[in-house]
Amino acid sequence: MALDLRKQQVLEAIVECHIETAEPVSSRSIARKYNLGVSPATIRNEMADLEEIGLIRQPHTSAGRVPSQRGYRYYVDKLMKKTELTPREEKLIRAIFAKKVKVLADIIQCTLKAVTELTDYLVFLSGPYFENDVLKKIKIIQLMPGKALLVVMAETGWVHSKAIDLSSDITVDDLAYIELVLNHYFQGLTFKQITRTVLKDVYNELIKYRKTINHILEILEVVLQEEVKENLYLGGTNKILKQPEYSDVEEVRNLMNFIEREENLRMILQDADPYRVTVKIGEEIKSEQATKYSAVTAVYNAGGNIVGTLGLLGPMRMDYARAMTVVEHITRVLSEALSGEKVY
Amino acid sequence: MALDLRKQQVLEAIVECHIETAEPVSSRSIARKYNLGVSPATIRNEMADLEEIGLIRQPHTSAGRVPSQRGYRYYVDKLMKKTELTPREEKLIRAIFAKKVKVLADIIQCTLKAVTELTDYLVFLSGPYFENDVLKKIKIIQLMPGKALLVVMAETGWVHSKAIDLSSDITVDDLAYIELVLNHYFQGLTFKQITRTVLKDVYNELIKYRKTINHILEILEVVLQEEVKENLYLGGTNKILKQPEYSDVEEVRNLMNFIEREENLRMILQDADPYRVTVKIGEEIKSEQATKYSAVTAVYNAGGNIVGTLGLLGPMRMDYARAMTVVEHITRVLSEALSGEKVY
DNA sequence: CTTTAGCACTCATTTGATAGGAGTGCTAAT
DNA sequence: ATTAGCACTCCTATCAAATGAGTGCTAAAG
Repeated sequence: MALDLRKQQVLEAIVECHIETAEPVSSRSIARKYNLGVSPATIRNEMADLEEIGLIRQPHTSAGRVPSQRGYRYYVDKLMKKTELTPREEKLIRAIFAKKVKVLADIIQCTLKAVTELTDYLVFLSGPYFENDVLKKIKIIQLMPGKALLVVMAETGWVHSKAIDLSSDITVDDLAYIELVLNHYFQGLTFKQITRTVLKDVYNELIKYRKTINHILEILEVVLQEEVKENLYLGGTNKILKQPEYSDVEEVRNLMNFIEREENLRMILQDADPYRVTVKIGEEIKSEQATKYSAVTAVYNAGGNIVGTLGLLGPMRMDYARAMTVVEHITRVLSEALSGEKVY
Repeated sequence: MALDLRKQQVLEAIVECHIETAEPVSSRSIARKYNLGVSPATIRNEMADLEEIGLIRQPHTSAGRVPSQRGYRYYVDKLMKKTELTPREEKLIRAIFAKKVKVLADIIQCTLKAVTELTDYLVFLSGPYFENDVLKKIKIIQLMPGKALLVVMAETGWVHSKAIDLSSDITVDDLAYIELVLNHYFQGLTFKQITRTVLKDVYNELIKYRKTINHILEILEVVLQEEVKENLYLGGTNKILKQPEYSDVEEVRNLMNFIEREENLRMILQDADPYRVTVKIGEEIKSEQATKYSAVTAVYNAGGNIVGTLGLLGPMRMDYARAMTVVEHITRVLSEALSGEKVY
């Protein structure tokens, strides 16, 4: 589908104008705004051609043109120019991320905040998960009679700990033994493997500590799950209402319904390209409910490993250039925040 | 403001009918639905009286009546009958809370879920906070050279721990000494006191560990803050759209704007009565933006201490009986979940 | 004195017709 | 190949009239 230069210019004009105004774009307005050196009539002819190829469509006979899904795709792939953040905006991002002490939850909040400041789309991200992290060592440290601390140390340096209650007849020696067995079984495995290889193997080995081990394994599972679980965070629900497409409540409801089901968002995040910003337009999001939406996603990493994905969701009439820039920039900052200094 | 019985019946009818239909209530519809044994004309007379007292109003001349803020207040205080959850609903709640392993974050999620299942209002709660918890003991446990675990134990039995990185020239003895000093300073104080009494006192005492102590205090602060911080959680944003008042996007925007500012919600939660379910109607929520909303709140506790508040926010035409029942029930279940078994 | 039937009156809402206007497609001229 | 011109389409805004729900008032009945 090679378009001649002028058709490209017209398509670009239509897409950009429509992104800006949310209204169908007329031949006259293009002639006025963009200096193509031709009259509206000529543009109309080009438009008729573009419509025939299926890159734009007419909401009704006497209306201007609107890009079709394929039109947006063509625009994103071939015509769109990269934008940059303004220095002001970069500063804003730095300010948001410039918290002194870094707790994971805070970083995620910062991310949501930063993106909602920069765009009027829905933001969502799958929280860092470390299912491929390798378990280095488990420690069970008694704090006082009947109370101990379960410590899980990963190769990456992450340390997780949780308190456990013990029946008071468990001795320090018992704990040492349990620790030994747990390490014997789990050391060197990834978190994913541990949760999958039935924890019951260990259970049998330590059958004489029945009650205690039950409890410990339970806690261990919680700790591991916390690492492995790909949490989903969402923000910008109020910002999205600024988009004119959502001045109709029915549309708002649709959207809310869509994002309410976590699996929808997970699916969008799932097949993000690890090497570049991914754009999904309309039906490219494989969901019947999402045919009117577009999503822009990119992965972020911690210490070189991909640990999660950040996404924007908005109407198909999304400012793709802007969205891509923001997503790219924020995932980079986020990766830095997660990798550079230690995050607790 | 003593109303005779029939006026009360009429007011009750108007409120309940309006809560149900969201429409102005006419004299005829009351005569039809409620068997007051009088004609619409009589009811009209009563209505005129009620309007004069300011308990109901007329949106326009040829419309039915709508309860005023004071009308709702009268209804809630004097007329409303308590409702009960159905066995089905109770079962639903139990099912939602019946997770085996209890992580705090999960419990909060369950709470939000349960309430959104049971009502179509906004739910929000201030997360458990323990600023009055007393610090029992601090432990610093070395995990490996350059890495240690900071453990904070509270009188209530809650244990918090975080990993800390140390410069590798710190010995176990150093850590023991630091631990000693920290305990000396902080033992027996509430978390709130600790964060307020300048941590710098300790800093001076331990000046020779300068770098290390800096870091440890930083982490300690994070741990304490996590305890003290009254996190705010919000849910039901999509459910609220079911309310007919929000079929106008402008209304939705208003509402979103209101809930976007955390302090608004915090303020509502703040002055919840610790002994009973609190109802705030319209302007009783001291916010110009919230004159059309009502809120129902109740506190919940953990181990006998009040640790947070749960709230519902909806249009003034809220089903108060229902909302109060749900809030009361859920805070009870939540308190049980937080108190009964250990929560990790 | 209270209740109520009856009726006039009000006013939001719906309906339908009309005018206006934006935008296109086509044709013929450049 | 381009474009001016014009007919045509169809959305949208506007206005008047019709509709109807609901009230307030009055006068009669209980």
